[in-house]
Amino acid sequence: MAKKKKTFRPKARTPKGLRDIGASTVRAEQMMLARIRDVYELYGFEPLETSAFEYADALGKFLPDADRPNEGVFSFQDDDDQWLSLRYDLTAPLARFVAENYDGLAKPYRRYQTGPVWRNEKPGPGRYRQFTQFDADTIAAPTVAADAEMCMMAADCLEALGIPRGDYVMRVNNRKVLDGVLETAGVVGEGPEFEVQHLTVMRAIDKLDRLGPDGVRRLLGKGRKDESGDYTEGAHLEEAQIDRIIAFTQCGQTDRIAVCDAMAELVGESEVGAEGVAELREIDALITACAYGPERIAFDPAVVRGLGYYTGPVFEAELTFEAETDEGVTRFGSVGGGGRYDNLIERFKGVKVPATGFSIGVSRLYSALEALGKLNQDEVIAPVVVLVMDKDQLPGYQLMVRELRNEGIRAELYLGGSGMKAQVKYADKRNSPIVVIEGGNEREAGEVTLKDLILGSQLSSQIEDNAEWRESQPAQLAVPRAELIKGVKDMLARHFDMSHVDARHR
RNA sequence: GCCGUCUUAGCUCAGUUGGUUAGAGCGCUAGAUUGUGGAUCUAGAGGUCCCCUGUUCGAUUCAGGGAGACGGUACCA
Repeated sequence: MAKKKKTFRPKARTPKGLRDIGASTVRAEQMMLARIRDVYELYGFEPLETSAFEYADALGKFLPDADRPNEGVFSFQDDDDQWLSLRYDLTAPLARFVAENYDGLAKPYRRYQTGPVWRNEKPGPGRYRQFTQFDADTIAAPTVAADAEMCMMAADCLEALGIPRGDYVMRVNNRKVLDGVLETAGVVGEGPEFEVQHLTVMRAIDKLDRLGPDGVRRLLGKGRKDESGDYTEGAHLEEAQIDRIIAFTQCGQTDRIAVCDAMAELVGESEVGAEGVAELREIDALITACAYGPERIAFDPAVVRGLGYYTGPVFEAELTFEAETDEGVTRFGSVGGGGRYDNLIERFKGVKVPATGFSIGVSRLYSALEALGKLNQDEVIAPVVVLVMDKDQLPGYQLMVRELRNEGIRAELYLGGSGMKAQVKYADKRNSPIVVIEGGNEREAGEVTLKDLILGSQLSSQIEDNAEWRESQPAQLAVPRAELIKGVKDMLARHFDMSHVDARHR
């Protein structure tokens, strides 16, 4: 077949795992970020912004993943051959910043930061290769008071966003307790082999909610084969060890003190274990004093968190309600998490700098709020559109736009090249409340015509005959040119509460 | 990473047992109406039939490889 000669055209498409975000979502998301920021500010945190990419060695790798050591991060080489990487979270850049500016910072240093991060992974539903996090961290704070505060602040954030008490819970655990249990269970050792086993155990526990105790049991033992035939290598523990770990993960309950008691029992003689339990008791005392009950902050031994660098308390913000989405009923699960990382800055400084932090997964939380109906998306009134009836009258039209803008009314001149019908259609599509019409007839009479598109749209459901509909010119009003502003304001006031527009200009 | 399904217009999808010019609905642009949103009628734009290689006189169709999308699983600092 003879093909037509074609000029090459690139395919317009978004890269895998990336997406565009439309106007109403951007607005709603920014409102959400503002509310979170207000809570962080209230707690005394200061804003910080760092760049999107860093020297690769400064970001470091905190995940000893034997299989794929270099995956997950987007990297490229500078013209001096040094490797740069896009940040994959906001904590690693913070560690670099603190190390670089250590002496000048008031310590404890408390900062918050939001922005996109990038991970080079297979995208999935609700999982992208670029996503936004909103972090707060306290650096050089050795006591668990800092951790307790993180948990309370996270709870406050969720409530500030309109999530009712009872629909979320902060689940808290301590890595030290976990280590203690492993110690008494006899899962001990040193070197990379032990690291891998340790990691496997953590990952297994992390899957408890999805696979249940039996699945976790298999992962702790020989291994597990899933329905698609994929086999996951296990940790090869003995039955008695597995029993002890499973018992530990199951000892969660409502009363925080009772959880601590159960943990103390399972930790036995282990020193780190005892230390971990003591820390949890201290956290309990702090949050109890502030009246955060277990329905808001609970102790749960099944919380593990991805591991990388955590050394003490770890926490996870979980949404517990179910919601109808396109895919049916879903639980949103974890929308954020964090914990204590005492040796992250040590990489740079050579001295231990204790720190703790919390990170909110913005997109995930956003979809949850959307499902809850907590986002009022269309608060912004679309612009008034001034139509171009006669091209030689542009300065006059532009002046009308200027006058409207001076009054704080969103307005724009029609900047396209099409006829009147297309212009009204455009305004309609933009959700514009009003179009301003000044053709020859109006000009002669010293008037402008205002067309109320919202009212017109309501009337249009009763249209029978097109010609008649046009002649009747529904929802239109001619006002003297000098009263353009007043006319527009009155018309807007039919549909909107205009107090905030006026207030801005007083 | 592994397993499975899929990929034709902006969207949802037909279709070609391998054959000239690949279709529909919706959407889009414009006209009917100097100058009015819906409906109607008319016209128009828009396609490397995912990419590469092979088989063939001829491939959107068949074969091999690749990419991408979706679902499951693994990973998730």
